[in-house]
Amino acid sequence: MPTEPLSRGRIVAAAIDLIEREGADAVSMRRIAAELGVGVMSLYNHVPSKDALLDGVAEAVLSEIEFTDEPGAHWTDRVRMQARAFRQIAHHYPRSTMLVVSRQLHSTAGLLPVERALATLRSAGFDGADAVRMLRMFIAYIVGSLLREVGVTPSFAPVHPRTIEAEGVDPALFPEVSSLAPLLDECDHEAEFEFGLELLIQAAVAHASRREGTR
Amino acid sequence: MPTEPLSRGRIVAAAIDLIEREGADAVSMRRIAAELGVGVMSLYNHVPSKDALLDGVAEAVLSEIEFTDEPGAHWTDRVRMQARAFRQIAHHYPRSTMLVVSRQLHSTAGLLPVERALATLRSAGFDGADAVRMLRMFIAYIVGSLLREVGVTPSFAPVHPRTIEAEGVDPALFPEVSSLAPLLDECDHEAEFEFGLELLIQAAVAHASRREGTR
DNA sequence: GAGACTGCACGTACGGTGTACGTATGTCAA
DNA sequence: TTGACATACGTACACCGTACGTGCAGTCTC
Repeated sequence: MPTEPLSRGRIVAAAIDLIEREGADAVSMRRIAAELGVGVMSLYNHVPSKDALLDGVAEAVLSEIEFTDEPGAHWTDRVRMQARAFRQIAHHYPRSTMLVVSRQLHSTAGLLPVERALATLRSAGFDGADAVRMLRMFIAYIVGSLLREVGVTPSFAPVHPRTIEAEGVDPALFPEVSSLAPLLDECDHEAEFEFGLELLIQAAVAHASRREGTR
Repeated sequence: MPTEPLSRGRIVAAAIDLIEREGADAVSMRRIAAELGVGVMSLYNHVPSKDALLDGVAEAVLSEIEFTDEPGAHWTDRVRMQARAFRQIAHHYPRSTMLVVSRQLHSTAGLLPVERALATLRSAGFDGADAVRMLRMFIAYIVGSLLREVGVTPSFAPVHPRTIEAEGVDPALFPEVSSLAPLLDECDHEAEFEFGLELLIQAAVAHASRREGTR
C-alpha cells in the first residue's frame, strides 16, 4: 500500500489536528512527523521551517471562514454576519485561533475578508479613510473577543476558568469586584460578543448619520 | 564587592529588559542567568519555573500602569483616561505587551484596573450586568488594538510593516483593498485607537440613555 | 565555642527542541 | 543505460527547561 505522499497540505492538517487535540505546546516537528508516520526531516521537503508551518496553519484556519455574503441585505446585517463568521473560528479551532491572532501573517490569506468588509463599509457610505478606521475598530474588537474566549489554555488546563474572583478577594479593597464576582466568573461568550457587536454597529450607524449631517 | 543578592524582582526585571531588547524568542533561563552573571539553576531558588517567571513579567508590566483617576470628572472622561492608561504599556513595553495579552494571568495584579473600571461604570448608572458587559467590550477593544500595535515582532523584524498591500494585489480581485492600499499601509496607532475609543464611548452613552428611557 | 540546620549558588545530566548536512532510493528523460 | 532530480531518511549540533546533588555561608541552639 503506497502511503499517500507527504505534502504541505497533509502536514498543515496534521499540525492543526495536533494543536486542537493537545494544545499549541505539543507541536514540534518530531511530534508531527510521528503523527504522520514519517521521518522528521522529510517535513522539510515541503515546509521551509517550523515558523512557516505555523504561518500555514494560520492561513488554513483563516481560509476556512465561511463568508455567506448577501449583497442585498442592509449593510448593518452584512457587517453582523461577517463579524460572526470571523468569530466562528473560535468554535471550530479554539486552540489554533491563538496562533491566528498572535502572528501577523504576511500572506494574502486574510485579504478576502478585508476586501469584503471594505466593500460593505463603502456601500454604507463611508469614505475610504472612515471605512479603514471602521474596519480596524471592528477587527480590534473581534480579535480581543477571540482572545478572551480562547484564553491560552496552555495544554490541559482543567477548563475550569478559575473562580478567583469569588474567593480570594478582599471586599474592602475591591468592593465592586467582589460584589460582582458571580457576573465576572461566568461568561457567555456568545452573548458577550453579540452585546459588544451590537453596540459597535450602532456606534457605526451614529457615525455614519453624523457624517451625513455635516455633508 | 558583594554583588546584590539574586531576587525574584531582579530576575523579572532582567527578563523584561531582555524581552524589550531582543524579543520574546530570546528569553531563556540560560540567557537571563548570563545577563545577571549567575548560574542557570540559581534562578530556580527564586522562581519556580519559566512559566511562573513570565507570569511575573506580565504582572510587573501590568502593575506599572499609571491610573490617575479623577473621581470628580465625568464618567466618559474617566473611561477615556483609563483606556489610555492601559494603552500606554504598548509604548513603554511594546514586546512584553504580547506576553500580557497572550497569557491570562491568574494573579490579582489585574484586579485593580478592573475595580476602578467597574466603579466608574457603576457611577455612570449601569447596573452590575451592564457594567461587566461594558467592561468586557472595552477590554476586548483595547486588547485587540494593542495586538495590532505591537504585532508580534518575532525578533528583529525590520520594523517596516510590509507594504504587501501596495504591490502584490490584483486590483481586479481586490478592488477595494488595492484602491485603499495607501490607507491600509500606514497606521497612526494613536489616532486609530482614539477613533475607536470615541465611538465606543458614544455607544456606551447611547446605551446608558436608552436604559434610562426604558426605566 | 561546637554542632546542626538552613538557604542559596552552582555544576552536571537528561530528555526534548529546530534544523543543517549527507545519504539512499525511487522515478522520469535522454 | 545513464544520468538528473525529487523525495525520504538518519545523524549531529547547539540550545532548551529543569531534576538532582554538592558545597559554602550564615544563623540558631546547646
